[in-house]
Amino acid sequence: MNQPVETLRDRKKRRTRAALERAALRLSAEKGYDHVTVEEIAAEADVSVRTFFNYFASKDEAVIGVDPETGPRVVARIFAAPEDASPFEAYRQAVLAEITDDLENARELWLLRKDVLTQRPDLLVRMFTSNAESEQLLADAVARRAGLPESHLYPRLLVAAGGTAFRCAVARWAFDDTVALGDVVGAALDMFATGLAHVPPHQTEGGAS
Amino acid sequence: MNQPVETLRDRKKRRTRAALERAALRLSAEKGYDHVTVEEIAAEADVSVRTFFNYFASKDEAVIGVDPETGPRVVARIFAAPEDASPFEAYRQAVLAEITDDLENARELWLLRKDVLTQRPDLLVRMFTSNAESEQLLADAVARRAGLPESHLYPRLLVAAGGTAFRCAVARWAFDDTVALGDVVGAALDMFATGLAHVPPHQTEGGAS
DNA sequence: GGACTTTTTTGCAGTCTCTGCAAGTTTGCA
DNA sequence: TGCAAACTTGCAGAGACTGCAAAAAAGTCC
Repeated sequence: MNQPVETLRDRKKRRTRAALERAALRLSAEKGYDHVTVEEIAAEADVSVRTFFNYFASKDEAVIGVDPETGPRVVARIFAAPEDASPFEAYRQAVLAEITDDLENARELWLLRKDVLTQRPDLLVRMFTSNAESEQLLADAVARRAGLPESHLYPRLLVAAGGTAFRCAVARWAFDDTVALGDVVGAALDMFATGLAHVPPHQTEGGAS
Repeated sequence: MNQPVETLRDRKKRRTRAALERAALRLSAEKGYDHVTVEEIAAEADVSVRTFFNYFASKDEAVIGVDPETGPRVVARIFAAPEDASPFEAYRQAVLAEITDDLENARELWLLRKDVLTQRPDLLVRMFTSNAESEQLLADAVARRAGLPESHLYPRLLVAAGGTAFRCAVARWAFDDTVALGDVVGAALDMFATGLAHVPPHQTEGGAS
C-alpha cells in the first residue's frame, strides 16, 4: 500500500528532532541540566521554542530521547523472534537488539546522556518506562506471544522488569563504562530470568571494586 | 539521648503535610489531576502556596504521598528481619509490612490515589521509585545483609524489582480491587523470586477475565 | 510573664515550562 | 501553477516553582 518512502518532510523532521536532542544533551552535559533553558536548546537547534514543544512534550523528553517509533519497532522485534523462543527469550532478544542498534547509531549521544543521567537519576527512571502507552504496547505483545489474557500480571511484570534491568544497567554503566551496556542489560535480565530468591554467586561482571 | 517526644511543632507539621496530601488527592480525584492547581490545594489545606512547596517539592509529590520517613523506616524493617532470612526474604517482608501498615492507616487516601494514578499512570512510575535517594538507602541495606559490595548489581536490581512489583500491583489493583493490594504485591514478588524465564502456570490470582 | 532563639509561615517578585490559537511558510501533489 | 496538507512561529497567558526577607509561632530560660 504505502511504501515507506522517506519524503523530504520526513527527513527534515527527523533532522530537527535529532538536532534538538543533541542540543539538549550537549548543553545539559556542559552546563548542567537545570541550568539549561528550553530557549537555549531551541536556539542551538535553530528553531523556535514553540517548535521544540512540537517535538517534545517536555524538556525531560528531549534528553531522554523519546522517540515515537521505538515502541512499535520493539513490538515488531518481539514478533520477529523465532517461533520456538519463549516469551521471555523473544522479549530479551528484542530489547537487546534495540539497545545494541541504538548504541551503534548514536554512541556520542549516549556518552552525553550518561553524564546527564548521572546528574539527575530521576530522569533515568522515566527512560525506558517513559510512557505508559508504549509499555502497554509491549505488554500486549508479550501477552499475545504467551497466550495470556491482557489482565494477567506476567506480561506487565516482564516488560516492567525489562525497563528496570535497563535502568539499573545504565546506572552501573554510567559508573564504569569499561563494560558494554548491552552486556550489563543482558546480565540483569539473566538475574530476572533465574530469579532473585538467592544472591547470585560472586561472578561479578567486571568484578569492579 | 533524644527521646522521640512529639512536640507541638512536630504534630502541626505532620497535620499540615497530611492535610495537603489529602487535599491534593481529594481535589484530583474530583476534578482531574490536571485541572487542580497548587493554589486550590493550598487553599483547601488552609495554608499558603509557598507553604505547600515547603512540604512538597512538586505537585506530583503531594499526590504520590512522598514521606521522608518512609525510606529509613523500611531500612529499619530490613534489618529487623530474622537473622536466618535471606536478603530477598528480608526485603520482601519489609516491603509487605510497609504496604500493609500504610494501607491500614490511610485506606481512604489510597482509594483516592487509585483514581488519580489511573488518570496519570506516569505518576505511578515515580511512586515507589520516587527518589533515587531512598532507593540508594534500601539498596545499601540489602547489600549489607547480602554481604555484597555496593557496586554489585543484585541489591539495586532487587530494590528496583520491588518498586516494579509494587507498581504493577497497584496498576492491577486499580483495575480490580477485590483482591488485597498486599497480596498482589506478594504475588509479583514471588514471580521475581522464582524467575521470569518461564510463563507461570495459569494460577491467576483471582482468575479475572 | 518577659526576653531571646529557633522554626515555620507567608507574601512577593521573578523565572521557566508548557499550551492554545491564528497567521505565516514550506512541502506534496495534481 | 495552484491548492491542500503539514510545519513553524510568535504571542499571550496559565501555572509550577525558587529565593528572599519579614511576620508569626513555638520552644527555652530566667
